[in-house]
Amino acid sequence: MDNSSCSDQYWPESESHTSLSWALNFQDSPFLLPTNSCDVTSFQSSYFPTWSQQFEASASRSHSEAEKRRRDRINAQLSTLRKLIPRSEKMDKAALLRSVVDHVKDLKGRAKEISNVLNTPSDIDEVIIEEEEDSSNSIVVKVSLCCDDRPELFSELNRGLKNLKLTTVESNITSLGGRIKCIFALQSINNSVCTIHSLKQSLRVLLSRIVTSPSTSNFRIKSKRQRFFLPPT
Amino acid sequence: MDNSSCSDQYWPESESHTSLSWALNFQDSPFLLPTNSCDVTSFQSSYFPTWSQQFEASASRSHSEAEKRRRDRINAQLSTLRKLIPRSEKMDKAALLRSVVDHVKDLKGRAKEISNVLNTPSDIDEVIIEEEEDSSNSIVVKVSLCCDDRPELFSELNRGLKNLKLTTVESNITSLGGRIKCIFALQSINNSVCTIHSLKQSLRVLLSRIVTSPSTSNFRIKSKRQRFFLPPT
DNA sequence: CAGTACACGTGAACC
DNA sequence: TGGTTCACGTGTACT
Repeated sequence: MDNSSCSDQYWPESESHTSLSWALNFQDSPFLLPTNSCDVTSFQSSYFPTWSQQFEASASRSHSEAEKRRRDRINAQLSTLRKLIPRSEKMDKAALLRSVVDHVKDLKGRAKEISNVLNTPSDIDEVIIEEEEDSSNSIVVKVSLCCDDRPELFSELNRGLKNLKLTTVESNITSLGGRIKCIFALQSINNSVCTIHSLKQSLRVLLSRIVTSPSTSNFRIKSKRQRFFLPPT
Repeated sequence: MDNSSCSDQYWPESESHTSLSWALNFQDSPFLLPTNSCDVTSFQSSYFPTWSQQFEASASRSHSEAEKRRRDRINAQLSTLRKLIPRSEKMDKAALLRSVVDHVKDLKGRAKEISNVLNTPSDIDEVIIEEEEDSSNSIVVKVSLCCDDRPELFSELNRGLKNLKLTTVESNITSLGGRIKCIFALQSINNSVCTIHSLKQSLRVLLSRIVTSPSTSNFRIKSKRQRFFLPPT
């Protein structure tokens, strides 16, 4: 379902677990242990070669190694979090995570504060064709769209609006975090051929295509950041 | 140094570790174990009462209990993080933390994008008295201050400016996340008594006092969110 | 019965 | 010397 959970870029070599360290570790084990002390370096090869071979192939070894990899994966993320959170160098794991929680809450709150005031793009693709006004015999349509940002978006938009014989009399464009929100007031150049209804329909087709079409450039690939704004669940 | 790291509000009762569960756990231990099976519920009291009492008072018990508390503290923070990050219900710990890293990076990036465009308040207290312009015989001073937001700030500011015989001809105020940034253009009402130099000095005293003085209301106590914007290290 | 993920108790290190 | 944190290998459950 979500195999990205295993694709962490950080994979440290677990070079610390030599056969020696394993042998040392198993000295604590209550079984198979000779009571007389012996040279640890030659312990495995000279005293218990068969046991060593058995252990090399045992499930216990792979189990503990897998567990070490798991721990390393978690700790790697924790240390990158530590770099992101200021003044967290000396915190223990619980305090660090608590600080991360505070940070995320704070940042989310700020983003919400801003989006309450500004026309910040949300994570939901959106096309709104809101109202039409008559100003001195010409048709004016107010339009709002929100989608992923991409370099060729405006050329597509301009080409489409040109085809519909529309000119923009007012625009408010906000691009943020790879998302873009555009609000336009569009005026029909010659209000001869098309009715308001057909104009709005054509506009809806155009804008829906622009909003849903993927980028033809490699722009989106470069921006792999996860979106923050989400539909209220 | 940082005893807040131990003051997590989440303290689950470790009710799972009864004496029974401990006895059960020690059945796996290779020592002290009778080969014949016995009633587990009466195992502790009838067979090994002295060992049980020893164990109750041993350092090993408090050690493992402390370790359990530590694990619980970490896992509590992880589960609150899970609530903050969407679509993270089925992720394992490493994937969750990776998602948190992405989120924090994304949110920080957004905040930076916004602060590049807007006059967002930073985390550094700041008083700037920038330049003075002459417009038709009166003195105009441009002023910028950034500090913690609090309800009584503007009344203090207005009172101080009134005392200096200054009126605001232009203002740009941005409040975000408990911080506030104000940019004023101030005009001297009667440019008779004071020179530009003494006016600027009086202004600096006034604004520095306002920036550094703590809130007299309980406003700051309620807003305990950690600041996000920080001085570049 | 592979592989994976989590909780557990323990040894070691640091105050 | 207890208290606390971390890494470790293991038991266990799920797939």
